[in-house]
Amino acid sequence: MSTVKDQFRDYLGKHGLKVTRQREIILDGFLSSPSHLSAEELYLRLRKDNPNIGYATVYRTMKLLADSGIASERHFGDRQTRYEPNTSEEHHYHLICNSCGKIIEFEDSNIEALLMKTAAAHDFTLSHQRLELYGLCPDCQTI
Amino acid sequence: MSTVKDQFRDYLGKHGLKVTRQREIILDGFLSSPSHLSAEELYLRLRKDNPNIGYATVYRTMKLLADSGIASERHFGDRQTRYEPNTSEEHHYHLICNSCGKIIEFEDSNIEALLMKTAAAHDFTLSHQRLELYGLCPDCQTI
DNA sequence: GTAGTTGCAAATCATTTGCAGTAAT
DNA sequence: ATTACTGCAAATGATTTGCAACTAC
Repeated sequence: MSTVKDQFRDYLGKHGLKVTRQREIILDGFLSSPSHLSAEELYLRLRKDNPNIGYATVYRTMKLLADSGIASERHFGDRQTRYEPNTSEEHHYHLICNSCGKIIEFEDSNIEALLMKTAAAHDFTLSHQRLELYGLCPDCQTI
Repeated sequence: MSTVKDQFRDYLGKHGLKVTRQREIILDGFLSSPSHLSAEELYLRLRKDNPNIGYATVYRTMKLLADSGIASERHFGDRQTRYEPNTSEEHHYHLICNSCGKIIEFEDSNIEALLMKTAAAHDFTLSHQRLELYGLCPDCQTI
């Protein structure tokens, strides 16, 4: 079985890039953190155990993770780029609370089927998709 | 009948803000340009006829247009914020070509109904939604 | 040993803001 | 008159890059 770490090592090898201590630390940190962290947030988390790790290295490595297909870059309302692990092949979507910022992931095969059909109707070869629903979560709705 | 220009004047008046020559020029320019322009692109267009208009004024005015409900801010792959006019109440979605950058808008009441239902299932009060399908447009698909 | 990598600081890019002069109310 | 607005230049915040020292191969 191939773990995500193997997948990354493999990608690095195939591209003449090196497996370094920092890259492994960053990948580990990314995988064991909540989803949708920004590079800066991940950097701050990693700092705790690895005070010597560099800001730029985190940015560079997150780009590598995105290139290797392990992570996806996302932009929600704010200015920062956020990363989420790529879950096998199931697409998922997001509900985002305008008030508390909570991000809820969900999947829906009906939606997925409909989007596929839509892309096909426009002769588009689909690579990826983004669906975000913004509103107020149950907790933030005043009565 | 209320035009978009009236809507903007109205918004300004109600908020103790002033109707200025620059704001009218920027609104006109925005309305007569292709959709999905960034503030910078709009600024460059406006410059041609109004060499004295300021960069910051365009940014500030685009924010006003967004606040007044005339325009919406959007983020596609790149770093810039893009603006599109708000078309009455029909929601629309985007197909974006990874190769040539073309942006195609479409509407789909089936998708819309499904999204409403999904939000309701999570007890979310929906405010707005984003759906983007990325891929290759017919022209960019190599055979 | 060679080529890629790191960490720092400086650079960049989009956007925002302070301020003195100007214009709308 | 008063208060908001403009345009410039300088500031900011996120991200990128140049470079000399370092580390994986």
